[in-house]
Amino acid sequence: MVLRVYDTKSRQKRVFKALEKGKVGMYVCGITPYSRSHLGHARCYLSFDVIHRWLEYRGYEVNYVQNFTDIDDKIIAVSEAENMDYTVISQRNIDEFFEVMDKMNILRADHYPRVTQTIPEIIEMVSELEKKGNAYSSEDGVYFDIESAPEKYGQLTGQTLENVRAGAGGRVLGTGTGKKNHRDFALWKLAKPDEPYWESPWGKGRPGWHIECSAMSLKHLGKQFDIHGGGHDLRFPHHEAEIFQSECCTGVEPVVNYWMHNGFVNIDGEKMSKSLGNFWTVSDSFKSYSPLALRYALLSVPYRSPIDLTSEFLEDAANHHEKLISAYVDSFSSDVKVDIDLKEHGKSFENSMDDDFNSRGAIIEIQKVISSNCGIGVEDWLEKYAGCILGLLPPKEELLNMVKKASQAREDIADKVESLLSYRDKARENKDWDQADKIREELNEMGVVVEDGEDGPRWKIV
RNA sequence: GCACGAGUGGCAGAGUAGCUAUGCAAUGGACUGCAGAUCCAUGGACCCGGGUGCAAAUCCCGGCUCGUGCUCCA
Repeated sequence: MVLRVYDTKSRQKRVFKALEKGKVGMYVCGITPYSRSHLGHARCYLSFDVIHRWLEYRGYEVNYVQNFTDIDDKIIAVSEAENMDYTVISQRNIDEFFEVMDKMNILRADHYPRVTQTIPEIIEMVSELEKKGNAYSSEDGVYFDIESAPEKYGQLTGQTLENVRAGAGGRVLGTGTGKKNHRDFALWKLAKPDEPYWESPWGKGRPGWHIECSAMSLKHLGKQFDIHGGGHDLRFPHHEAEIFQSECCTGVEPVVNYWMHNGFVNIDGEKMSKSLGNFWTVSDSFKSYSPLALRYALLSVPYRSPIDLTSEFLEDAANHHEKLISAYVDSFSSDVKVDIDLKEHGKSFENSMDDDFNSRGAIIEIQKVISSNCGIGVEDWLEKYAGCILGLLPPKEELLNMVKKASQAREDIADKVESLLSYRDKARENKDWDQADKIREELNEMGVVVEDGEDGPRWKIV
């Protein structure tokens, strides 16, 4: 089966074909580090992490670029509110971003360019656009002139020039006073007093919101590249703006071969938002769920569909993840022949992933494999599919350590447990069920679970 | 209002006309004193209304609902 990828622009799954054989250039819009990372960020970078891993599994050499928009209005607002330099704010949130994403086993991209380190390239790009007649400067900045390339409008969202109403909802008023047309967007914003700034041909200022991604993708991936990703909300205006900027600047089109957008995160059926009070940062979520259980939950739904996180859904995922781990541990010491066809399940897993990276279908195959007898071959199978590709397994050494600690803990209380169990056995022989259950309850309180089997009771520590 | 997407069993999710999708959960049974684990089995769906067809979740028309975007947003 061949890899098929859903492309937002053509609105269909297309067979994936790299521009350069065996190589993939992938750019994913990164965060604006003005606050801590939330579950929406986690889903986005997790989705592209799995896409990244799958492309590599399929033999592509992936050049993965993810930016930080480390200067922007909101960062400035936070820095003013906290009376700290904006660089402190953005660095703090970038550090936090890496911390939580690392915990979720999200592999690092190859490059993490920052706006503040790409200013010369941005200025160059804006100048070029101005030179080509796609941009004009006005009293408060430089703007992209939509009228200079109207045919490019609406490529990702189907919006027409007429339909984008001026000041929708009355919220645009008061910004961008120098625009000729309300659809134009800022390439360079002149600094107000006390705002951070860089020198430019148009005066002291900073880049507009969209231009940084065009400049950084051009710098790292060239005039044309394979995949551009981001959250669903970025299609318009952000990604459409990028198409204008990049294609008008370089004259090469299309700038991007496959536009990929991940779906949103809802909480209990509602959009996650600060105003609804159901806003979860990633680190908040870690208080209730382990990073890998959260990863399991988020991968349980294909990346394009919206995901509704309810406590039932998350609990399920946490249980499944726990089962996965214990099946993996069980497989370490197994010497019996496995009772399922691992090859078949591997094939189904791969078919799912080839179908627009359907991690849901892939997880179903994992569930099938872990409900087998976990015989010979399962360990390798899980390491490959659940571990390397979906990133759901902790390192083996860590688990072995845990097993070792657990067996140590078991030894420490073994005598006591065994003697209690022998009392229980006697009680059971006498059919004194009350007494037997009482002892079992006592063991439970010690954290020991007793399970009666054909060859007597077995116990384990939970 | 306009644009884009979506509506399948408790949840997730395949499926572009005929054949049990599947996974988890649920229910029943077996095994257990009970519980757990395990095994076996089972039920249950295609937003609504029309139309075309021998046959429609699947095609056509109309409607409804939801999400997202049009404004900073992953």
